[in-house]
Amino acid sequence: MENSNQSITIDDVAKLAGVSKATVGRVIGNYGSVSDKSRRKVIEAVKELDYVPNTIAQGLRSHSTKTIAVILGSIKNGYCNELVYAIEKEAMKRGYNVLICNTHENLDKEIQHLQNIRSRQVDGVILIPVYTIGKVIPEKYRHLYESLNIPMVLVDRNIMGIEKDLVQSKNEEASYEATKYLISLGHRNIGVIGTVAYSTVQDRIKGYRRALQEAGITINASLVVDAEYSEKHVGQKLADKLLKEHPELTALYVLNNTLCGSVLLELKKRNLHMPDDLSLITWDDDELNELFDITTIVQYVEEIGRSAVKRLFELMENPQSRAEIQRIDTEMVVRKSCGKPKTVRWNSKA
Amino acid sequence: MENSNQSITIDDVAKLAGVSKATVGRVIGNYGSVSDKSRRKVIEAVKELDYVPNTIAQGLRSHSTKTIAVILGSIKNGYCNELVYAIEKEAMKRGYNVLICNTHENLDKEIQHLQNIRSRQVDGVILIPVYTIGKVIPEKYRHLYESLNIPMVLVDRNIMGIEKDLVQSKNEEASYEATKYLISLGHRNIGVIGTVAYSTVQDRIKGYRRALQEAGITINASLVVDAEYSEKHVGQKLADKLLKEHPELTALYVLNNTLCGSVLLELKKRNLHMPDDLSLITWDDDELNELFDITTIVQYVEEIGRSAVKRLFELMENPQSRAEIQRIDTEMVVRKSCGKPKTVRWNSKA
DNA sequence: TTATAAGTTGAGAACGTTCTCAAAAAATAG
DNA sequence: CTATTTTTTGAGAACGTTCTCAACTTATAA
Repeated sequence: MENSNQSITIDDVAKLAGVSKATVGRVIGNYGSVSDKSRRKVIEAVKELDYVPNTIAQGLRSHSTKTIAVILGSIKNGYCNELVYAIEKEAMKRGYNVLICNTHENLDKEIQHLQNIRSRQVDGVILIPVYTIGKVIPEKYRHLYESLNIPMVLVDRNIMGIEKDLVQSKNEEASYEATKYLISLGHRNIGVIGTVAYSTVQDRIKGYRRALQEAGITINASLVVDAEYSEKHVGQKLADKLLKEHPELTALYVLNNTLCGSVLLELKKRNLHMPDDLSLITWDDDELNELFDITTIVQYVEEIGRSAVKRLFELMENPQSRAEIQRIDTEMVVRKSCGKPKTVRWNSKA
Repeated sequence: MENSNQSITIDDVAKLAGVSKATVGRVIGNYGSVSDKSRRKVIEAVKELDYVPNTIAQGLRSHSTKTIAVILGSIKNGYCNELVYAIEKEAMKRGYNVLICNTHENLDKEIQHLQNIRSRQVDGVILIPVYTIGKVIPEKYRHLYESLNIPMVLVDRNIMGIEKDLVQSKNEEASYEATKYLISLGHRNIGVIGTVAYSTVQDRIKGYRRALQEAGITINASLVVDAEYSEKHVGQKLADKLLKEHPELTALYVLNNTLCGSVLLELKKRNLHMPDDLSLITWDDDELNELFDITTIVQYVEEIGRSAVKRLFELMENPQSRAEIQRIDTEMVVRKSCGKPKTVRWNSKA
């Protein structure tokens, strides 16, 4: 451990050990056969010089950078950072590092990141695509997704019309169960707030509809309102709108976790209490939900992350493997935000 | 845009364009002089083949990987992910990518990451060190920090006894002001909860003490309790302890944001309301604080991130530059969690 | 002893860039 | 026209690895 100068190369080690760099390579790469004497000398020299192999050079030669990239909307999002946490942990275990790329939910940024990742020779990508249901994929982008010769696993959201591996929660099923739970408590008029453009939210709405249908409740499309992703305080605004226009509502079902706090703000303003005045269910668990005793559908984000990495490594081993979709269980944590619907119109001012 | 095969090299482009790879290099690297004719042919060929330069090869040759690493406790932490968000944004602007490394607040992991980063030839590091005040740095680690020939900027926490650049909030000052605010409302007995081991928290305690001293209030050391980082629900436990042992308390000052939710749980349990029963101030803004109307010292995390990146790039340009400390302003957002102290002993059961 | 097999070793090519250097081509001056 | 300067160009070395291949050493068999 003489010196940590980063420009110590395999040649320096070879020289000090009195062997060829091929032999040094064999020792540090642990392949081929090396005599005990040589091995000892090499190990000695490595320690003496504090040699660390240059990953860049290794990458150039071996076509593997030991790096995976995670492309997502924003690391500030709770779901995303839990996911990245899990991914990094899992990747580290396998000796891989994680590059982080925020798209800011902007398609051009996503494309830009993908291009960049290609030139960086990243070994694999985990992507939460910005792609929204309504939009048709521009032809030039479709080409990019399909021609990109990098193993790729989508998480959470799907890109319509493109065959890629995907790991996500059982959105439809969980939503179906949650709605059924509300119905079983006696609710007939359940307002829904969510960012409709995402495939995930679409699935959740499907489950909601299925439960209503099964219970013979007429579906009122105006009870489902769309929250523009980027809008500030959109949850509060939409809660207000729903409660104003639909005094018959007895329950609120919030499909994105990011919206929930903002919705609570509106309930607070109207002095509505759960579960007496209104029942509430939301997605994803966080401290806020715990503090407010909100019944929540929790996603096993850690497991999603782990599965995505696992699948990605399979893909890296066998790039020809057929795309498959993995749906991870969810769990409904029942707290105290749901009760029987109020029979009296509480929302008399509307 | 014929083919996105990733193994298209500069030689392929040169061949198609009918020039040497040196000329191609000149065109894409935008240096030297190239005739208009050659330039046109090269650009044509690049487009035709959908050529992207191999960053790995560039890195090997030019000794710059266009990558910076961020090493921190956990990306799940609110402060950390805001910081990473800002860093990534700023780095992207300059054509750099960000590698993310969680230490799980474990020193060995931190060391491991630093080693790894060295072998990866990362251009610079932003580090929130796990180092805690009390511990003496083991000699072998000290050596590593000092000999690591990579530009490095510390954020938030300092490593005692090691001279490195540092960007952090004005912790002492902000804490002084916040305490003064509580005192001005009439509080004399202010309980403090924080993870004492971090230099950041130490500074905040210093500010708290200074304000008390200045107001001529005797400092009672037992009012400051230490929250072990890793312990679950430690905030609640300590709030309970403080309130039980010190019925004279009229205000609580929470030094880590991560503890606040847990503390609120205890207040809820005891049915204590802010500001009537108890005043509360905490650090860092999030939705929870907004919802509970908690007066908060907010850090300009985005600015901290930006400053850190800026400084890192200065260091990358001029590695000999002397280490300096940058302290970023904070802002106290006054909400409704603080009021005049209750004169009657509310905590009668203790 | 020699023939053969097994184990060990080093020279050097390859990965895909950047960049130096000297030569060739073009432009300008006389 | 030639001489000189300026612009443009390509050959090839270098970056630090991995890995092939042939040669060498040692062990085993006959």
